[in-house]
Amino acid sequence: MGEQIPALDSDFLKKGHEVYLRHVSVDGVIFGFHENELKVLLLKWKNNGPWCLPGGFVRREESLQKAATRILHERTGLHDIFLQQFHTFGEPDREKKKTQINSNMAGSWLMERFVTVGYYALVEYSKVKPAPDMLSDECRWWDIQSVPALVYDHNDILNHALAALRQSLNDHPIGYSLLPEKFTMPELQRLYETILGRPIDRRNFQKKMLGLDILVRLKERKTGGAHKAPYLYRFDKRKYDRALKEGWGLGFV
Amino acid sequence: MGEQIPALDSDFLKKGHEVYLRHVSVDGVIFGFHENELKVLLLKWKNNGPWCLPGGFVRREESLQKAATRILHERTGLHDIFLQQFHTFGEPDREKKKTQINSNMAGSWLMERFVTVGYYALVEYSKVKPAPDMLSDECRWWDIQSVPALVYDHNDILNHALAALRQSLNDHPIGYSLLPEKFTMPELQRLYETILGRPIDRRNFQKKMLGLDILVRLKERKTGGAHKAPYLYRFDKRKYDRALKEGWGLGFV
DNA sequence: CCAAAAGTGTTGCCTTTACACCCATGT
DNA sequence: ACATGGGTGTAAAGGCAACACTTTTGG
Repeated sequence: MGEQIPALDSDFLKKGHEVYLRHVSVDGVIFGFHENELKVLLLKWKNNGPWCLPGGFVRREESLQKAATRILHERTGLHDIFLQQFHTFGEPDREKKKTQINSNMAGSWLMERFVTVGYYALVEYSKVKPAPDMLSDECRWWDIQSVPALVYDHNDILNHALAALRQSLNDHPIGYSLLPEKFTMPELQRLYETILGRPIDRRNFQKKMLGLDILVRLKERKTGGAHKAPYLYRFDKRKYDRALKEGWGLGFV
Repeated sequence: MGEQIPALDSDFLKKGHEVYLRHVSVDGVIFGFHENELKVLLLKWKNNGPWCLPGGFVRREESLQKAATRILHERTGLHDIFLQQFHTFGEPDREKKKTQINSNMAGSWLMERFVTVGYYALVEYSKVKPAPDMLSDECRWWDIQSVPALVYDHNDILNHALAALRQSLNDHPIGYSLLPEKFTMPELQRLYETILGRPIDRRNFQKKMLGLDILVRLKERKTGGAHKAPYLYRFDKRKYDRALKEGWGLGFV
């Protein structure tokens, strides 16, 4: 399935800079939504190292966007990921505690300073197959509320991504990327409430969402749950794309 | 006054990468406001080359923000510039028409691919002393409406900056950086109209601005002009800073 | 039959928009 | 005096927030 993940071998350490740009990296904040909680995908470095954001380097003939897409594909197995660049982090001491995993790394391009371009991604939780990279031996979802201390400035990057996500709630109907094809109105509402971190009135929310005229109510209802069965909805791709161009004023925030 | 501008000499071409990060540059879109027109500061490359945005490189121990500040200081003479990072441009072919100014450049780090971090700045037009850099022999303001074709993707960068500026009109009262200390309400309105590219109702604008409670009306009036003399205003720094923290809802756009 | 969740509609407030009148100044 | 631009207030409209009642379902 596409790319081969390079191994952290001597060749990569000594000649990586012939393949990748020096001093430039890409980090991704991958958001998912599951069981009414906003999740983020993290990696754990080998040898019981710290947790970190998935990231990687930019090939010499590759765009930043392509690099981010490639890296996130490698971690999630997904194509067609909704990606948004949000900030570039370039403090000279952002990696001050940079550690050598092995002796080969001394003097390597990898030990030099990196400026990292942050992208956030919105993915459908259930479709992701988390996969560690060459530097890590674990890859899994974390609840946004209980993210551990991350390496370098990665907590900072995560917080910036979250702020950018909140900001973009006004311009983009986030649900399209984060929810499964069919979903209920309460599920969509939980998503918004989770991202915004505050409750929203049930009835006003429904009115506003339906008012956008991008949702289709299906005949079916969600079965199995207790209490009254909610309707299922899906996005109307035609109307959704049209509205994307014209912008929409969903004045949350 | 501070930095010495390096000359485009053999030493810079051959050893610049020991001082600066490879593949990373910073470009600035410097906005000013004069005679009811939004202006942008551009440089013209030597030997009758194309116009471009002011930019430069990042020292190995310098943050992106510091680099942008340094570069913009060199072009404008200003300290304490309001700077905002807005996007990072990393298409591999963004500099496809890269030209060698002289034969020393062959194989130089300068001829390699650069990812550039875009910052926009808001400055007070009258305080700027435009100064060319080592690659250019002219530096002057251009009306935003009549910007010429720029080198590489610099028109693209400028357009992104303008979009980011419009966006931030809602969160930040731009006037503080772009206008002189004392200004009239019509002047402030022209600024908003120019950035938004559309007219605003005179009375509603005044109501909204005064409603923010960050302006102080002075006893003086603007003299010299024809017709009724408008009041002069200045920002109330105390209230301005307080409002900055809390955010304000000036629902333009 | 009761608790808990979902579906729907109405009201009032507040923000935004539209618009009219008077005042000051240079020609 | 008149044309042009500046200062102020008011009324209508539209969007948003607050809120109550009914329906469905499992226990």
